[in-house]
Amino acid sequence: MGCLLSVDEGSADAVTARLVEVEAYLGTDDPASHAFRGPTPRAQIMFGDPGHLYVYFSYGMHCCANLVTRPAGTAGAVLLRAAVVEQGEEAVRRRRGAAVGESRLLSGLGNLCKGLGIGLDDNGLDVTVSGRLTVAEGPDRPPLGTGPRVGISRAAGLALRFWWSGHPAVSRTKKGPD
DNA sequence: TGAACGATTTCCT
DNA sequence: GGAAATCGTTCAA
Repeated sequence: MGCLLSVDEGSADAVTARLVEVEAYLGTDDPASHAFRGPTPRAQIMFGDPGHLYVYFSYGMHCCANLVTRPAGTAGAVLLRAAVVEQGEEAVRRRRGAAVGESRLLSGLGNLCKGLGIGLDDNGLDVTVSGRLTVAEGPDRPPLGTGPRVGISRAAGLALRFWWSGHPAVSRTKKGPD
């Protein structure tokens, strides 16, 4: 949370964003995780080395980005739910549209991927090696809010969602407490 | 080989 | 507030 995400650094489409909302997915013990059924072809990324990008396609129109967080052999990932643009807003608007509110440019799983240009092609990317996408620690620790995850049907009661308390870019599927 | 579902977003009523 | 859009993955036969 609060980390700086950089895409295509150095190019004309370079974008730097700061994470304001994430969700944790535990793996084989978590019925809501894609890794719950074991290392299927799709989920095997999450069983691999940490620092890799796990991108999946959902509802026929959305790409969603995760970062693998646990050691090889143990599934676990963090779903990137929302971020705020720090640099390269122009490049984001080119993909999202000029009319999108600034706080919503990267607010939401699908929107975040769309705005950053992350697609299935980036699945399995090693964030620690590739220059396409890099992650750096943020300058400070934002105030954290926690609550139940959103949009899932199983294990919805677990408080595995974390957001930047009070930040306008935090997505609000329903009424969003906070 | 076929069918159902999903870690959502957007537009229309 | 509700429904549609749309395709890869997974489960069943």
